[in-house]
Amino acid sequence: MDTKPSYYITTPIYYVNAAPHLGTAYSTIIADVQARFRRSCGYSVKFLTGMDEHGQKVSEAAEKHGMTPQQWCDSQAPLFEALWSELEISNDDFIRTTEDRQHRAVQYLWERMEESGYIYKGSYDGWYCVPDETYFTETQVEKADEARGTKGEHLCPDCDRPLERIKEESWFFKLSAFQDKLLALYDEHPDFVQPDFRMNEVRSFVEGGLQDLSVSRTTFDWGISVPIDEGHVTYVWFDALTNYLTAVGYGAEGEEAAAELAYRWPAQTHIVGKDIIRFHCVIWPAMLMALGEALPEHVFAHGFLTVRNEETGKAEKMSKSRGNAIAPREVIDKLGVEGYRYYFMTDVTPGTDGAISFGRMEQVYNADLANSWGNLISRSTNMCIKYFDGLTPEHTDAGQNPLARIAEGIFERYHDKMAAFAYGDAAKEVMDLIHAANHYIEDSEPWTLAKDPARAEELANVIWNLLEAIRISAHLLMPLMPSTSAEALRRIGCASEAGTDDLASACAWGLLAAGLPVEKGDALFPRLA
RNA sequence: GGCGGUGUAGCUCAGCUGGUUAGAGCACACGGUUCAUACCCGUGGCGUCACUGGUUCGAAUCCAGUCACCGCUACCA
Repeated sequence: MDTKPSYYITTPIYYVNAAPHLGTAYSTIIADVQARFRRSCGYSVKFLTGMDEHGQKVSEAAEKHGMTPQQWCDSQAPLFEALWSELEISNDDFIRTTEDRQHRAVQYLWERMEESGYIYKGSYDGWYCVPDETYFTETQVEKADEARGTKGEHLCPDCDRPLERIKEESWFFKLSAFQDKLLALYDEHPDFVQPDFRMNEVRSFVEGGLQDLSVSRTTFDWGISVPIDEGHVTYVWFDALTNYLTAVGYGAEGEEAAAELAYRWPAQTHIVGKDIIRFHCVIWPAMLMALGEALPEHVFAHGFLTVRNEETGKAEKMSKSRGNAIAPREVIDKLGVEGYRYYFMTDVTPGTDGAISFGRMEQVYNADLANSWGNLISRSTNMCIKYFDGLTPEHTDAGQNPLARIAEGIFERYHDKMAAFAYGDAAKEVMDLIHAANHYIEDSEPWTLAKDPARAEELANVIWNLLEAIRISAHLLMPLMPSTSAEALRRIGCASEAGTDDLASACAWGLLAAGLPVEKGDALFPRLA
């Protein structure tokens, strides 16, 4: 097995019925940047994403399209995989809950749960929303009807559709037994939930008391059958959340699977949206406690993307009905994939809702990528070609220059911010170096030095320092913008450095060799009009 | 209703335990420069630091209240 430390990171599994949108892409890119960053820091990374494909709504959608549920899922999954591939998502695995490995793992989990004594058979009596697959209590329904002015009609509090009165036999998970243990977990691991302000919400929810959880259904059959009770199908909790274990060998036979599970579990980070915090910070750890499995180290919850109305200046929720929804395609068309990644990862404050707009995207792209980073590469490579026949010059100033001083310790500063998911702050460290390099050109006036043969050595130092600053910047920007960063390295003759697993060393000032071929190439980030 | 949070330049935000003329980036205006993707560099304006009152020699920074917005949660008559 790998001798490197493991870093296991996951995204939520996305629901097959909803097309991939800006929000799912946002979650996935956050995870991808962290995965790439960790690989470059010497971790053996397992980066998992996938699809949630069970449930009644899926079978209904399938029927509507004249397909079997499996055919429907098979037709949708490629949409996600294609977008992830286009967005340069470097996932190591793509799990689908309809796969055999998931069936095995979930059934294995049921058996372990039965042994644990934390499940029991009971019955659920209440109002049921078929499309939402959700039960509501009598008071919830009455309340909602009253508020809506539909008294006596019994409509779903969430979706307003008619409810059915159902008494159903169901298996329950004794979530209520874990209140104290969960609170202890939060006390001992205050960074279990990130950002920290989300911890308060989770804690207060748990302090308010926990209800046992219905974990099986008999009202539909598109799901994983419950091995200890034929006729029951696994409901979402025991199915979807389990995927994180499945993908690292849980429930699989053989030594290899056991070794992988031991190596990979527990996960370091689950990336989730703020809407599913509770599932990951309450239900999931409780399930793992019941099973006697280790708990994930961190759950990082991001906010939702909202749209800045450029007329009113107000942030609005994205919705199809409002007509303000932005599709990933539109952003790719405008900024390109790398601009897309850079914008969302650096301009949206992590954890909170972030208002986006095309106007803002254009500003960030032009300021940071076209004018600063792209133009620095352009002018530096151009001068190297002009003054040194396109070969990296020798340098003799041994780090006695402003760029070397800023580069001092840059990796450490950047590392801490990246590890904390503060990608914008990390990028700012790099932008500081880039801005300094642009300043440095003004201050040292290479075009003047070039006119005086006696100052050739000085000129060589200037150009070398610029190329070295570019080399280091490219390394640090790699997790955010993998392909343009690799291209930047290639243009300064350092193509072989891309994909390092020792970023700290690669970012040390002074490594750029002399005599490497330098190329100018087309604008890496063409300015947007 | 309860708990928590936020409110600082046009925009995104820094300003820890109170102390010189309130900061950064972007945007904007003007000037300079040319190696460069009409880019870069320099300069500048702009803010009643949500409102009111209080503590203090001194508050954006502490206290009380008010207003607005947000999150979680609960739900009576």
